[in-house]
Amino acid sequence: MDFIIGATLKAVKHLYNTDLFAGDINLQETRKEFEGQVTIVTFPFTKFSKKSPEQTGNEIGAYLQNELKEVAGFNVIKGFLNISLSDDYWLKELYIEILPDDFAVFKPSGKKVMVEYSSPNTNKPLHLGHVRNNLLGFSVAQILSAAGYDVVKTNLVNDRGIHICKSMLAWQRFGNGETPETSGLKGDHLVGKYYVLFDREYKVQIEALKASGQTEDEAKKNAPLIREAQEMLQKWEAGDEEVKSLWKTMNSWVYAGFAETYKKLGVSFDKFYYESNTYILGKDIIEEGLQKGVFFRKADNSVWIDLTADGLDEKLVLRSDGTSVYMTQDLGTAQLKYNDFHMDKSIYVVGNEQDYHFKVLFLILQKLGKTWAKGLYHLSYGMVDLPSGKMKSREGTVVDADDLMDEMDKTAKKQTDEAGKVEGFGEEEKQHLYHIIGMGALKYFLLKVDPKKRLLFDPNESVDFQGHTGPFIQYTHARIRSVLSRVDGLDSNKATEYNQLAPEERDLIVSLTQFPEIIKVAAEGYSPAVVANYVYELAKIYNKFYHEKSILQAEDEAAKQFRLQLSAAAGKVINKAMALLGIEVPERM
RNA sequence: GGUCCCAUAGCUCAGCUGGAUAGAGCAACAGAUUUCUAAUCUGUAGGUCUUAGGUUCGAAUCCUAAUGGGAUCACCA
Repeated sequence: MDFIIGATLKAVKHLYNTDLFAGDINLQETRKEFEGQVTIVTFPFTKFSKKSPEQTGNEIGAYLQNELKEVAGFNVIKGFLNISLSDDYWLKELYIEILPDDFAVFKPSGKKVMVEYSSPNTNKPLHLGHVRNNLLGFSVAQILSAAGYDVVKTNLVNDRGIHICKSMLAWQRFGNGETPETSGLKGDHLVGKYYVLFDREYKVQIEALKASGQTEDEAKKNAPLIREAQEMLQKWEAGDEEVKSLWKTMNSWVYAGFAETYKKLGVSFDKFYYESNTYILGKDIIEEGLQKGVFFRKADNSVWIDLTADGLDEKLVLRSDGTSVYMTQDLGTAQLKYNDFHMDKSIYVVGNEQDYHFKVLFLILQKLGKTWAKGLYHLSYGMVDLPSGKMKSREGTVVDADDLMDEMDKTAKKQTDEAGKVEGFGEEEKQHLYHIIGMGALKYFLLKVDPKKRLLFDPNESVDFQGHTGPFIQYTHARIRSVLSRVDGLDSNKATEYNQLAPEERDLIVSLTQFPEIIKVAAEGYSPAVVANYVYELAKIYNKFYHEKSILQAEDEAAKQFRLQLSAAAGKVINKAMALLGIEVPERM
């Protein structure tokens, strides 16, 4: 649409002798109820045209129609100049832009970006919150890659700490040597079981101590189980063979479980970082900060940064005993990642409860003079809430990721079988379809919402399969593939004989042309929701076209071939857009 | 208490850097299939864009305040 902006600048110069910049021209899609495809808002021009909005619009419209062969006509309503572009123009868009294989393929930008997501703790299985995180991270990585970035997907696994020791201790105490093999439990679930068990026993001990006269705080500190867990952590840090061995074993169970969940979820990583390796990092950065005078040491030997001038607080960066806190590790890990990849941007996909942490982290790195700090970005997403409120792992109100996915598959199977969609399918193809649809419904449900907004999920109300949903879009794709499968081949020469567009056809081309811009906007805003909402609109427009225009029984061969080309283009864009969301589309359903 | 985020139809959400009569889906109601897949399409109904000020030719959008909801302010991660 740059040519319209350029011509409008010329029009304004010619008619009103005024110089504007491209950014001064407000170009938008014409609303459905008016004639035309692009609209120029001409209110701002009246300042120098010294004429009414209508007159100004008419003058510019006439100029554009005269200058540009693509402009077939225009109409003016108040300060809106609605421009109709010629069928010839839209057909060229279809044949020259949309249909070629390089449509919406961005040239490599030469920039590298890291997307860190998932970042689970290894003491319990993944839940719905992780699912949102994983889907967001994976989708953002796909989108950035489509936008021309070289993307590195990383997962920083929190594989050490007191919470892991809790699971280990409970297993040691109550496990009787139970393994995933002997129990038939998925490894992460098995370890999670002992985490819950620890907490239950711990609570019993707390109550007992309280009954014997201790305060809540005292009891929490003095309970034998927590003391033993802390001892275990110290042993771990000291490199105790037995503890390390148990730690390795139990973590390996968890990793096997996670791998399965990630696979089902359809996400992947290029690089894993483990906190057991990175938690010691960051101390040299503390030293560096002290030397630069960015940090200061208190009398008790703890190290701090004063951020009060930036409207924040004083923040501890190293404990008085010289050990790391979360911030220390993250400072060190940020440096490590940069040393490893020298990326231009680094995206942290982490929930919004850590907004403050990342604000501080980035600010510290800037103060330390790290040039790469300006490329850091916290993709802060909202919590997933249940109707009952927050999910709490200890209270058993979490929605488990594996259970959820199984549930989705089951619902998909039920819906699909009821609709009689799988006649002639082989068993394997059926199972695959159920999974694609179930995951399509779930992923779309979670990704269509703006990442930064909190999300309400009601496990009792199954995710919809109709309307503004993943399966609706998948169905549209299957319809397209079905039509295309009924012809032997496409005759693009014949198609070009068709040159008078119906509104439904034009709308579809208009929508298709927007795809590259959508990728760009989604990449800039790190927002899969942009893509999700776009592809839904596109599918709706296609269904309308499909309903109104017969393809295989078209009025003549040219119309048929043209509509086949158009359908093929729509199918390709739907497929690509859904892939950006990590959603597969079926050939038939 | 300080700081940050959010508030649009009964429900779940769109609404781009300010622009036309604020849009979808679900739920409700009424229709469409001798024709390429009805997980579709068409229509009806549903709104004080939380409230009050302000900026502007023009505000759901920007600013200020209030109200309601959430997060955070650990020598936890």
